Amino acid sequence: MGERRSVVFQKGQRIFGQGEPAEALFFIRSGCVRLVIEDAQGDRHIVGFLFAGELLYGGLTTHWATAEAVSTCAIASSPMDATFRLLAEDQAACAAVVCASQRMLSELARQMTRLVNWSATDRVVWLLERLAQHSRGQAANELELLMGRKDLADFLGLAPETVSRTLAQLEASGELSKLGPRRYRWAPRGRDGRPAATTEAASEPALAIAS
Amino acid sequence: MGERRSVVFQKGQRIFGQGEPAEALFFIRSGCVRLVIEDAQGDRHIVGFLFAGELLYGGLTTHWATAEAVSTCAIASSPMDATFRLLAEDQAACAAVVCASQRMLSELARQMTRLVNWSATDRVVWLLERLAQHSRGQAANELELLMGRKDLADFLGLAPETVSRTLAQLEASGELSKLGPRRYRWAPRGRDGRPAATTEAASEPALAIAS
DNA sequence: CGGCGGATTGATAAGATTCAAATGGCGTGG
DNA sequence: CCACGCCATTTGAATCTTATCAATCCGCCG
Repeated sequence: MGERRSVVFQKGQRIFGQGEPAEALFFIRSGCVRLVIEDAQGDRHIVGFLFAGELLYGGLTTHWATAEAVSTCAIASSPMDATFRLLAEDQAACAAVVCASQRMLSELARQMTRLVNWSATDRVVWLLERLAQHSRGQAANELELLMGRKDLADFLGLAPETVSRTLAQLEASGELSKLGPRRYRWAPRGRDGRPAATTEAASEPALAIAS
Repeated sequence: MGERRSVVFQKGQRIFGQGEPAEALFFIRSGCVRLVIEDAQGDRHIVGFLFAGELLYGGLTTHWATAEAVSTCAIASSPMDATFRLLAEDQAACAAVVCASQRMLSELARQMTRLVNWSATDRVVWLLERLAQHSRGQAANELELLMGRKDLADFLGLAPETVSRTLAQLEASGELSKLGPRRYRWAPRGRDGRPAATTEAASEPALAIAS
């Protein structure tokens, strides 16, 4: 998909908004983006965080979520009609997209299971595990916490205070240690059961159709 | 999609299992089916309930969930390779499937928001509202609670006792009244905010591609 | 009619939220 | 370069919700 120009978004800026018509697909060159759903009652929920190398969108006709830059990021876009042309021409690509959608669905379902059934500690550990995976390739077991406590809380379905407390607790136990302003070292202590098993097949990006 | 023979499943029977290869798409002629995810730690979560007229599957290559009959139901199936053939031939159908997948994704994301952020009462009311919609056409505001408390609980992310207590509370307030063995009357009392707004555009079946 | 499993009810306790205050980091302006 | 002020984060204490455990009730089926 020929993404041409790349646009830079500053921290906090909106890339697209829930309810707006979807006019393009986006590709994250660098930085971190959050996908936000806001319901009529005003409470915010973050569906996921997306990183460099991942495809970004929230629907093909109308955006069902808002995308905002968590950190400064460079984002390329590819107009939607080109995408539809591609899908119409290339059956293999079309099938690939369908399968990819199913994979996303499956992952989201699993994510829901965790957020609904797990304790605050387990949820936080699960998220750290996930974030640590993204930093693999740089330094093992190191992660960059680009997002604020409120973002973490809205993703995990917890109060910001609870996230803060849980992180403090993990630092106290030595599983987590602060390295720099936003950098941490994550040493997955013998946490059998809950996390660890989480890691299974989650290695692929949320949507890797961008071939 | 030519669904031919229709098979009957008894209450509790498994239609397909998580992790198994997906060999067919299913179409529910009558009854109610639950989509279940079970994770490594053994806790069960119900992703959704599906009813007559809806398409049933959990992935196109491998099932990411288990499907079980909540009540006795008749189910037709259409082999997966036929589906792929159709997708390869008919671009419009393919695009429709892609859009439908996105819609499911969007709905699941919303569902997650509610289950994660809302109180027990709000979750139960939301579910009742949803179930009541399915019974529309028969008698207004009447609903059939085919599933047991444990199923409701596993869908809502609550303990069965909590579901029971919440229902009792709704009966006490007059919003819910028992008509028969599994039949209830649901009178959506002036519940502004939380539910009601929920109903918006959720009228279409989870996957209405079956044309 | 007896028994079995799901559902209800009650009492208790764990967990998370809430409100409020203190702390800290960061950017701004002097 | 330092001081100030703002905002995010942390910490503390009280409260509320929901889970848990245990006992009883009810409906259903043999």
